[in-house]
Amino acid sequence: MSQIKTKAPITMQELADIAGVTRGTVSRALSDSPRVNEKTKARILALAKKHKYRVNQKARNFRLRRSGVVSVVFMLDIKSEQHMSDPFFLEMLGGIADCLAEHDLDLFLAHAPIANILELQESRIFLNSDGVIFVGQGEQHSQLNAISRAEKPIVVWGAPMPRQSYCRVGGDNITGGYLATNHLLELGRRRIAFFGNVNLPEIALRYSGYKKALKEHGVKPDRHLQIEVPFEMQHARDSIEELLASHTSFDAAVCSSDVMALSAIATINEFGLRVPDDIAIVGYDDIGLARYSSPTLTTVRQNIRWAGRVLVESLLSILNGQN
Amino acid sequence: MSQIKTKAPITMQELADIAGVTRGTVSRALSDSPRVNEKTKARILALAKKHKYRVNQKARNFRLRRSGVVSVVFMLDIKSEQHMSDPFFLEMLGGIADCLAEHDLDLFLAHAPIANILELQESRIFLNSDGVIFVGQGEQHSQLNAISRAEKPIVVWGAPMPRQSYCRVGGDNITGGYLATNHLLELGRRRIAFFGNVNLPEIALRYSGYKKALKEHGVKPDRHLQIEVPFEMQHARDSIEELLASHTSFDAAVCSSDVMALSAIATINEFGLRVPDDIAIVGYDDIGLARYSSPTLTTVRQNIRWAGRVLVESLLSILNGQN
DNA sequence: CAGTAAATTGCAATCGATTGTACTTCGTCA
DNA sequence: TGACGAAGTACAATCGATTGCAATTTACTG
Repeated sequence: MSQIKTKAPITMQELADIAGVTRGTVSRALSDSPRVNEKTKARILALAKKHKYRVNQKARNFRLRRSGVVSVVFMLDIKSEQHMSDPFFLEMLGGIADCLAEHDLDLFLAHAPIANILELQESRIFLNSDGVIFVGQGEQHSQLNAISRAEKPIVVWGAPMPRQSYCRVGGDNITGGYLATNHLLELGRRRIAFFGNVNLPEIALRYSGYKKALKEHGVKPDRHLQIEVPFEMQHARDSIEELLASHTSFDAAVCSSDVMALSAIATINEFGLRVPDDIAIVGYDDIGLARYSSPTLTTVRQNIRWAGRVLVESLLSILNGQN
Repeated sequence: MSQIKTKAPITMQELADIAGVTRGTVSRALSDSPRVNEKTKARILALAKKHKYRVNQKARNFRLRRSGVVSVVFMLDIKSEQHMSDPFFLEMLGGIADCLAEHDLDLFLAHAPIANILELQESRIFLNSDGVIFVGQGEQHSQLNAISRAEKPIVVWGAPMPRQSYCRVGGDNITGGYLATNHLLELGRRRIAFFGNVNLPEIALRYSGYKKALKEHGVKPDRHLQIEVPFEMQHARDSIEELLASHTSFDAAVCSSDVMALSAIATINEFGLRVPDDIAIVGYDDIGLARYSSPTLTTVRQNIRWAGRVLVESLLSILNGQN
């Protein structure tokens, strides 16, 4: 068997030997310290490139007493059948992962649904990482507050909440809900449903934007048109099918996600009604998938990948601030 | 602000001091070495529990010159619009992640589509991990062979191939395709379509199982009934819609995945035909979602989570063998 | 009871980096 | 010319564990 040689990566000591200096000097040269002569610095950098030297991050992190890992927790709402396969989460994850990689950080993903996030503090999610990103608040705002008082930095994607002591990043959900509803109102719709669980902070804000738009057009919000449609495709279809079968009359719907909107469109079509002729639908997030659907889904744009990057940058600024 | 104290985790040296022994003895006691007296061993274990000692895996891995990380690469077929959001991949990932966690290993996920896996050897996917799990072979069988000759252990989920030098784990795709087709034949169907890209090794095997079943029933396989339907839901629907519009006559279809099957059912319904009355559908994988659909999807069961565990265990046995 | 083997435990090197401190050159100025 | 400060390097401790080898204690054997 032609065993390809284990190209054992070159170590800093070896590079130092080649350059005829000590580890310390190489280390300083690579981190561009002013304490090392410009000429030797250039020489070392050239040798490093030539020998394809790459610093051993594991050893580095060990010395610096950090893990080089950032944990990500998706606050999936179990009641709403929210699942990680939702493109919203995957795009967010993609943005986070890209940005972390650029900073030479690793990503640790919580992959079990979390009933009470306080328990995380004893788990690898917290113990093994330098910081934690929560995507969504679920219904655990107060727990997030508690956790943020501990030593480990966290950032949260979600809605602003009263007495919030954690670092938050999020879109403008009120305006989002308002815009979506307004769009439908301008199409002449008046019986506009709202699909989503308003116990979730972000959804609640969109709902208030929805009500605001309705009121501005002199339409009284109808409680029966606020339906707790789950996020997951199949469950969403079931829920909407039930709604249609109940003969509740409505001519439009604001959805809490694009997957939900696509489910609505499919279900309505199957039911023999036309979209948007009979019922107009607006989604939320603008996932890539939305652009492929026919006809193209109308949706409220959130740049999710970019949001992921912002989350990472926010966390890093906290981490560096603590240094 | 009530700053909760940074409960700096106790170190092995500190535990040793408490126990009145040295680090070495503690280390041996915790790894159940026969070289330490049973009584002291018990005492140390008790103290460890009492003080909630947890070994610093980062330091441990550093000393043992390994990373404690296993990389996972999903070989998404771009032409087939295969995407990580497919429940097949997510369930597989779940199984892998669970099993790795039980072994105190971290998971590193390749999240960009990989055109040529040989390039991975220069990336963190390889450099930063103790081993790599490939889910699927794509069309890169020979590259996998090449990679397997290098030093880093890999295992691959997929089909057996000629001159295969890498460790492979996989289901029995020939039998799977055979069973699915046979089921449809026994329902009396004769014009049975096959949906999927037969350039993918696993799909090719199922296709041969499909042909075998047909021949046994005296049905001649029709090339026009082998359709390269993409994996992704929306693209699959487009593809199947096109097929239906072309008035190609068929009364059943064997699908390459459950998502594909669910897409087929939805599209057929929208087209005004009935499932299974007009066209019967069989899926593949038995993802959780399949059980929720109505009527329940007929599918070929692959225990995906379990498969993920097998992949991990296989990789670990290679890793341990190399020691 | 001396002597040796076995059972335990301590000692110290090691993994690959970072960084504070000490030391060696210089150049400069009085 | 001798002293002094700055610049540039070398030295060595350190992060938290593992493990071969040395040292000590205990147990047996003749």
